[in-house]
Amino acid sequence: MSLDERKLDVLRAIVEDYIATQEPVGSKSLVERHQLRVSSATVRNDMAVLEDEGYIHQPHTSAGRVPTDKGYRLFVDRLSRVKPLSPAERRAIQRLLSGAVDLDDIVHRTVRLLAQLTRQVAVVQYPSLARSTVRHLELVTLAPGRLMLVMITNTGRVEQRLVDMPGPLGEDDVLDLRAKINEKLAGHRLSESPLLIPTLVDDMPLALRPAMATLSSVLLETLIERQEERLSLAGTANLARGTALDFPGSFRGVLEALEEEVVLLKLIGEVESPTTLRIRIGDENEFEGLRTTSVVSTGYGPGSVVVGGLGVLGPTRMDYPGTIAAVRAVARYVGELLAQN
Amino acid sequence: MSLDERKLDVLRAIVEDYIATQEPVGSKSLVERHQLRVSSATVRNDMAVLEDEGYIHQPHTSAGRVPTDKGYRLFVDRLSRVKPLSPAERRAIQRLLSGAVDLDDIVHRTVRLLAQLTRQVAVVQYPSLARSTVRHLELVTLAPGRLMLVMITNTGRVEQRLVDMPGPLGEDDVLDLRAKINEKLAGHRLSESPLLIPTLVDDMPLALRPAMATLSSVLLETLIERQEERLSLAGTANLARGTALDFPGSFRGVLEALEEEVVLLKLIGEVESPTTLRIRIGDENEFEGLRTTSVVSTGYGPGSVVVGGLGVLGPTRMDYPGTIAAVRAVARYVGELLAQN
DNA sequence: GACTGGCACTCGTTGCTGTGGAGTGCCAGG
DNA sequence: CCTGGCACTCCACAGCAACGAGTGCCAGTC
Repeated sequence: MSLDERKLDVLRAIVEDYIATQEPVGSKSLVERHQLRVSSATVRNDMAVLEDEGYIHQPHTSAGRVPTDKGYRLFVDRLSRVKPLSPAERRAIQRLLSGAVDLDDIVHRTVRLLAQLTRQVAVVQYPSLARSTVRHLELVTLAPGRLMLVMITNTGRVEQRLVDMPGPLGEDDVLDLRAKINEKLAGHRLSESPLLIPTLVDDMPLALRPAMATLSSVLLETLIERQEERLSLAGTANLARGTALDFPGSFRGVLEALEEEVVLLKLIGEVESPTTLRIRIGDENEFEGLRTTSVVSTGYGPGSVVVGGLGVLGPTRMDYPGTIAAVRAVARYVGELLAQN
Repeated sequence: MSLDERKLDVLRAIVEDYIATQEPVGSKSLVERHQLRVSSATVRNDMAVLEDEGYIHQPHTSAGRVPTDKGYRLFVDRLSRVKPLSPAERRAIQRLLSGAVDLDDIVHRTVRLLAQLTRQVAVVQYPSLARSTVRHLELVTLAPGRLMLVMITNTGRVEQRLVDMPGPLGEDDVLDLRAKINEKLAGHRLSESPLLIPTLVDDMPLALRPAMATLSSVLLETLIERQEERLSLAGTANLARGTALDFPGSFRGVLEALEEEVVLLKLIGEVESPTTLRIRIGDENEFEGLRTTSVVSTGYGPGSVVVGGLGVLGPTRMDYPGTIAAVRAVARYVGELLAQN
């Protein structure tokens, strides 16, 4: 059963009004505020149909209507009008991000910016290790038989690791090892490394094999397999604006979810291309505690590669068009910024 | 005017009961629960005095009494009985922390542990750069004329920085620079470095002076002056337990304060010795948004040196003895852990 | 002088009731 | 298919009474 044009208009109006006022919206005030060219009685009939179809819901008899998750979904997919950012906002984005001095700073600024623009909770994933390429690997002798392995990626991320070697190594040995590792790995994606690393030991002089074996296993274990993905959060305080109304009882659950990095990474991290935007509304969220929230997320990265995700989380009754615009814009600017480095 | 022994007992009982029940406590229930060997009428008289002195407060006539900030202060200073951790808790601390693999992991585990033990918000400052000593400095050539400067501290912290050099450098030049820097700085506290760094350029061969000058200024600027202190947070969800009762209206303010790293650093970071414990109750907090909370913090570090702070934040009506014990114990274990490395 | 039992009083909490109004569903007529 | 009209529902709100926890104070006792 398809809804005719006017019913969609009514749904759109309901969503827009509800988002603006946070109060159930009735047929009378609807016709007043929007130029639906019909009477309230007609609208009432339409609303009855919309309710049958599950797009809106009545908290109780003789109350106005509230959009359901399904209603928001339809709104987002087909009804919402694009709401471009104001020039002032664009300038603010550009100004703020262009001042960043290093990767930490970029992520930090981005997440705060996003929280401020959307007035919601913002999440930004650090450029993922797996998707980055190795720029350089360095070995630093801390003590005889004790090295520090430092890896620098093309996204500016630096990871380091202490390594206890099987025996003491001379200065030249360390240089040899370093040269070899760089030769094989530099320029390659970390996700390809598991295939490359085992070959490191192959044509080493016999004396250095045990050392290289140790390094290989450390590389494999800690830098690759333990793909610790970091992320940054901001704007939690924004949750506490409409509290009681927005998160029926489960406000705490939302905060708990925000502390589980794993959950957030799932929300933000699983994106394929930087142009696709993913929206999860209410029940569509797998995680229990987030059933009363919506998440708008996208990938970002230099050019068309995705190196990480970012997004925004808020009550289901959030301003979707505005949020979508903000997330898109910020992701694009961050991508450009990374491309410049 | 000094309070006699029994009045202090009454105050202690009021604080303990209020912390347990979160409800204003009356004279009747007081004499029932605690073995005060007097009648409720006597207790009432005592309470009237305590109220005059500002230690307790009546929400409204004919309601029970609630401790004031001043009351909590007296309780903490003179009345609270030490409440040692259970052996199970001690074991949990030891087990959890001993599994840590690197500095990030230590901090992460610590903050979660603290949040769990106290059921409050926990904050842990990363070992501060200024208070650490330099273990090693490394220079990595990324491209001709472009270096990465990596600094490793005795607390396991690693900082890195991209440096654009005035001109291209040979392999040997880089080694010379590195040797020189390490010779002068390794083993010294970062806080002493501002005095040492200017001398770096002194007895360098003329050809390398511009390079060393560049490095010096970068070292000074970014590693020393921009003392970016990082910290880690956990247990925010614990705030949402008693919400409405605990933070009259200002729940949001608390969340906002928690996002301001500067504020948190002030709370946690200003500690002198690892043995002193600092408690700020309600109004004693400088920061506006935290006037309804209490903060228990202490320093930690290997041996008797302080390299960072950690602490717990919660409503003023928190379990002080328990929280104090937990904060002390965790700080001590972390200190031992750092000393081992 | 310090403590106690007793008593009158205060005032928030709880539950009940009634009214107003926003909003609905439905029907008959254009 | 739309509209005006009407009866109905039910929440929100205010007023009211009963209740009870808790107080302050006073007179009496050790």
